[in-house]
Amino acid sequence: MFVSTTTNGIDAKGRVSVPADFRSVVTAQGFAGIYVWPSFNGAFLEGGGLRLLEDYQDAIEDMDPYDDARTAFERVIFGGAKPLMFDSTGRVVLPKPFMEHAGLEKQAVFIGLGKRFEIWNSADYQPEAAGALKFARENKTALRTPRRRREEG
Amino acid sequence: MFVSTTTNGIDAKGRVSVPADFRSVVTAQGFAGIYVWPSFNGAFLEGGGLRLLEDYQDAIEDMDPYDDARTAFERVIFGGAKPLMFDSTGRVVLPKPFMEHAGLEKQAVFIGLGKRFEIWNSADYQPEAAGALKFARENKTALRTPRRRREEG
DNA sequence: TAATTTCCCATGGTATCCCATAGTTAACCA
DNA sequence: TGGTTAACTATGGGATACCATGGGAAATTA
Repeated sequence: MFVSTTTNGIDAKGRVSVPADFRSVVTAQGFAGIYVWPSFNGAFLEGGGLRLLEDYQDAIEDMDPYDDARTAFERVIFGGAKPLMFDSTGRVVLPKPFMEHAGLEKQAVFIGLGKRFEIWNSADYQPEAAGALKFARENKTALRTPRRRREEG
Repeated sequence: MFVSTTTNGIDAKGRVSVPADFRSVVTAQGFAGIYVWPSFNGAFLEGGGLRLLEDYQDAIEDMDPYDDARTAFERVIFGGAKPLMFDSTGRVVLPKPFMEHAGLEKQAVFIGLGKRFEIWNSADYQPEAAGALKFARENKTALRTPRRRREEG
């Protein structure tokens, strides 16, 4: 599970350290790297491990073969994603087009969101985070945890 | 289940012993540590074990994929939380930003709340506890025990 | 050959691990 | 039943390993 928010530096070669917690999540899934793609939802990147891509594949296969949405998701996620391998110290190099899409320069903010994560430009993420906080405060009741559904205690 | 209130010291490195009964609750869930995040309801921290996070994940996944509410909760809960692993004696180190959010310095009060717990600055918690007591006294009828609904013991 | 890209080594800071101690509770036994 | 032991909890501090980062050399690619 991807949890917590970390800000790491991007060096002149476009390299950035993937937070160690994130690394251990994805390497446990059998691929020593991350899959990243430009979000179709805004100026940031989305990413995850091998398992996330497999989940998306399953979800897409449940859709109708010629459904427009299916084609769109296929193009954006599978067509747009790149596997970025870790170097020996746990860094990846961000492709230039990705950096441009997300307005990345010196710093990258990694936000863990459970099954996936996002990579933002720090300045852009500030208002986004503030907005989310405000929304959560004003709508706490919208989130209800289920009445214990899991097996053991 | 997290029950009772315990006050433990915070040392110079930001380490604090998690109450032993809390520890046994979460380690039984398969992760030898706790997830903690700054509450969006006030100057204190909230936390729980792996299962609490999974519950939140389930709740969030019931929402629409790109619903704004969903994104907001994902950001606040998963983005804001941090997994804090126990050391060999059952302590965790509290990140500085968390300590600042909750005004923590020398002591931390752990308050068990069933599936969740809170961590407060001792001074701040006094009036809070008194207020809760008063409120409970004045609203006794609000508490009704359900008609046994759970599967396990 | 020029410009990238990939690999490798170096470093400072921090967090984690490990050992040690005191106090408390629980267990035990005569 | 009283006293002793044993186990565990909470705490302190030093050593070590790991993380994030920088830069150079080798390998690619255009």
